[in-house]
Amino acid sequence: MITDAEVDRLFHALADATRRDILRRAVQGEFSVSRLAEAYPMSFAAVQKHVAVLESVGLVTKQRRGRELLVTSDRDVVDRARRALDELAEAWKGRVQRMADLLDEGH
Amino acid sequence: MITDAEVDRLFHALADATRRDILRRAVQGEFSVSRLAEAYPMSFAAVQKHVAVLESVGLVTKQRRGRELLVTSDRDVVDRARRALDELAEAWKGRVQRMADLLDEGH
DNA sequence: CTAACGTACAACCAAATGGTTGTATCAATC
DNA sequence: GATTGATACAACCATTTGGTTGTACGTTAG
Repeated sequence: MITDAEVDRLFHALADATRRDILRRAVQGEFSVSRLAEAYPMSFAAVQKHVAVLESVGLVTKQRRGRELLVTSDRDVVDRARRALDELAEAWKGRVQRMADLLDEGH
Repeated sequence: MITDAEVDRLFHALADATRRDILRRAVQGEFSVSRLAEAYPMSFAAVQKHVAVLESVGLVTKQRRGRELLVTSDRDVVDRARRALDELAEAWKGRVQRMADLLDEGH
């Protein structure tokens, strides 16, 4: 069973655009942390922390190759997750629309 | 189009067990904020803030009835979202399992 | 009209978040 | 074995978060 605290941490991990982008890249291939760090306008340590958050909830794993640590993610699993999230986004968009409609009715 | 910032806020809204519980109740029926507040071991103002977070991302709306404000949510939309999230949870659980396996292999 | 209920909102606080820089470690290369 | 590249980790800082209490505002019931 997944505990509430775990769901908290999962959603929290996904509630950051940089982390979602790292996850996207990790699904498409294997990148060292320093390679990933080049892609974002922040320090290496900051990216390292983001990777750690993703790793702590199991969305990403690290594997040693030479002196690099490759960040990777299971394509099947995350693809399913991505599709689920797309659905969520769609549902949410609909909700916002209904809200806007309600606000208009007020006038 | 949904912006990154909006997705950030959506996930953040869902990354709290109390807020998810409020959302669940709001899907099942209409509850005034004070009625909701009775259900949690925290102050009325704290629950008020949680509702405000859900409202700000459109997961919940408020409607006046008498002197109460009823918190409600669109059942269809949130049902779809819930199903999407269940899928995500399943996918995530699988991911964690694979991680555990990898850790075991290490020994 | 006034008392009581439901809500809003501000001020405040402790803890967590997201970022920084600096130092240490560890593996490969020369 | 010394140097270099990749990573880890700690200390620090500003901001946000989740909680508190207190006060003010609407709305309804007597």
